[in-house]
Amino acid sequence: MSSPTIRDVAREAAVSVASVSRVINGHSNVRPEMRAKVEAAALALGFTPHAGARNLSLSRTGSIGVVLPDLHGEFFSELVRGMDGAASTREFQLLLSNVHSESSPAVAALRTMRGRVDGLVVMAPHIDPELLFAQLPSSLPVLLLNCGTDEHDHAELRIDNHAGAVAMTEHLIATGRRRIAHLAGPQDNSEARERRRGYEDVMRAHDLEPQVMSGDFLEASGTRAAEQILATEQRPDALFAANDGMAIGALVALRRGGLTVPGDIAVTGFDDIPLTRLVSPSVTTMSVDIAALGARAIERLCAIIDGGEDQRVEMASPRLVIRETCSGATGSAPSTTQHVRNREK
Amino acid sequence: MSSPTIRDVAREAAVSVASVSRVINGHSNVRPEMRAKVEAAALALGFTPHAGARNLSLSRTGSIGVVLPDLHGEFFSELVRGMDGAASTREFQLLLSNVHSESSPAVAALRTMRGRVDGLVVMAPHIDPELLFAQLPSSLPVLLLNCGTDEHDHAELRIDNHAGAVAMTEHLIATGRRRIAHLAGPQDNSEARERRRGYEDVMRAHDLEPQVMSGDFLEASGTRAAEQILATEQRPDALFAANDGMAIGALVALRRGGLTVPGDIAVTGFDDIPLTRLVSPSVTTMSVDIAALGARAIERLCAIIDGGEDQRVEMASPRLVIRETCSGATGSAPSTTQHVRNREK
DNA sequence: GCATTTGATGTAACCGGTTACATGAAGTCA
DNA sequence: TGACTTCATGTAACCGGTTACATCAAATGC
Repeated sequence: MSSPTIRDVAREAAVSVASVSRVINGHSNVRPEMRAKVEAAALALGFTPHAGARNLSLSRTGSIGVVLPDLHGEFFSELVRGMDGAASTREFQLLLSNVHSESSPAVAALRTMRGRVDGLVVMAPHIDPELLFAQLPSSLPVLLLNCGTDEHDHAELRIDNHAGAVAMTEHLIATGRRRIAHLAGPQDNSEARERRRGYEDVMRAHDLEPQVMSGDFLEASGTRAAEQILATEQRPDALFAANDGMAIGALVALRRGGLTVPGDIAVTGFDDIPLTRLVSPSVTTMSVDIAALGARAIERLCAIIDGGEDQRVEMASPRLVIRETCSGATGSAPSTTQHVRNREK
Repeated sequence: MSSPTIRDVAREAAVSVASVSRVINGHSNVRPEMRAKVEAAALALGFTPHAGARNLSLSRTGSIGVVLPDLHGEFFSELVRGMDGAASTREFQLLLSNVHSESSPAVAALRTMRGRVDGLVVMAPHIDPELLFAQLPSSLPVLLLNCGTDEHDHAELRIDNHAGAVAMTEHLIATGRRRIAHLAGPQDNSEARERRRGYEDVMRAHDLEPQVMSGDFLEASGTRAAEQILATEQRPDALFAANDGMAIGALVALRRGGLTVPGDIAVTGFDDIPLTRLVSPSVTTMSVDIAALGARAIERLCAIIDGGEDQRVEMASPRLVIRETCSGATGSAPSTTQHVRNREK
């Protein structure tokens, strides 16, 4: 029925549990005949060490908790892929934990992580950091991924959203756009706020008037923004959406409404999701190497777990990827995207 | 330094550890003043129960191991999303474990799962089932997701790949296609083999000659297949790719090569990843509700963990979703996709 | 040949919880 | 008032490993 324990193996081999443990863990100070006896017994009983028990006595679990908001699609899979790669190199496994809402029970669930993981990567741009830290067992190493805190004493890895938005806005201005609108993300999302701030800073620096439209990071809000734009007489000549999903939603709707992109209006996004290169025209965006970001998060967390003190905030700079939705100078390489255009209705 | 234990709390509150345990776990047989005393002490010390220790004594971990091959993109994220939803409803967490290769160390890593998880969902279409079972601790509940075993005594959940491929091939024939090529997945992948077998069975039944091209499930191999097709004089009039990624790769490359889809050639896929409806023309495919599949896997595994014996093989039938890449009769509902067409070069 | 070192093996405590059972105080009933 | 029940609380064993330390036999030094 239940699995044999180390004591069963010891009895079978007529030796002590300590010897069994030594053989199982490959210690050197065991005589060959002892090793053979124990291995035979273990094989005969089909013994597999109980990881939980081992964790308890070693006080090391070999797993890392990954706390993520509700993520979808490629962003999620790339992030996890990067993390998993870095973790398995270091013989760690990932324990996934979605924090759907800001509700207390969800955040309280973080407390159950003590003794279950050796460290935590927390990505929670939608959760109040104070609330978060209050719940975290203080002795647990934590690496924050992209949270919007500025005052904190935790290690942090952040996408430089402000710098990215600055680069994008500067690019649009450099290529002759002036009436640049920004389709912002949710207001309670710190990343969205940073992107908006970058945009506004550049606009003001150039004495241009910021024009912010509100969105929620979903494609549908891009569509709504486009409809709004189509209804305006003094149209913007560029729309910088706070993420690619909204940019694509807007792109499709603007063209359906009869505008040409980038002729009448440039459309740009943020994140560089794979879809940006598959739609037509392909979307200019800020690229973040998501897998590398995830890997780096694990890497730093492991360093902290191993005792290296590391309280720095590290920034990952996104890179401008120029594609077809803005009329700027062509990027280094010609686009490999299919060319299609709106069907006249 | 290290976190306080239940004994520290007991000492602080001047009560026994049993009482602390009862209060922490909300047992009813404690007097209010006891409860208050213990809660005050726990709060004062910042006590968080050690999950590992609790798991050991309860012999229940509250986590489920998810063993996956190298998955990419939407398939992975949808699957995990479905699993996570079902798991968190039942208060389980997911422990991710990628099995990259068939190498023994990778499979041996499964043994470390004993005592770390309460059950395992194993998706390993590329691994010899014999090898797999030999490594699995026998007392651990396991649910196989889409493995190619036919003889087994484990619970299993499988996509009916053969039936799906049959339906797709029949559909292409019914809409007038005759020179139907199949772009197969990796040969060591049992799902890929089933799909190919379904295709071949139908072709033979209709006295048509099967034409199988080899691929590896990645978008790039779709591109390669398209180049091959473009170079042939007697071109196929339909390409049925074994998954959507390859179908999209082929679609883009075929059109770049000057063919019209579905005019010159129909292109169909398998899986119904979200991207299929976003590209233009949208891709006809076999739809598997991936998130629902993941959720169902967890659901069944939990039933097994809870003691319900369940050794059945359950099949999930994919559904034909007709979109724009094949000229068949329009599907039941009109497509909601943007309408675009190839730009004449 | 006897004292001392060396090294394999065994005993038992420990990791941090849970809980069966023992204990003893308070409440019930005759 | 004494016997019996009820119920909160404490003691200690247990989950299944690891490992410090004790033990003892063999090898070494003189």
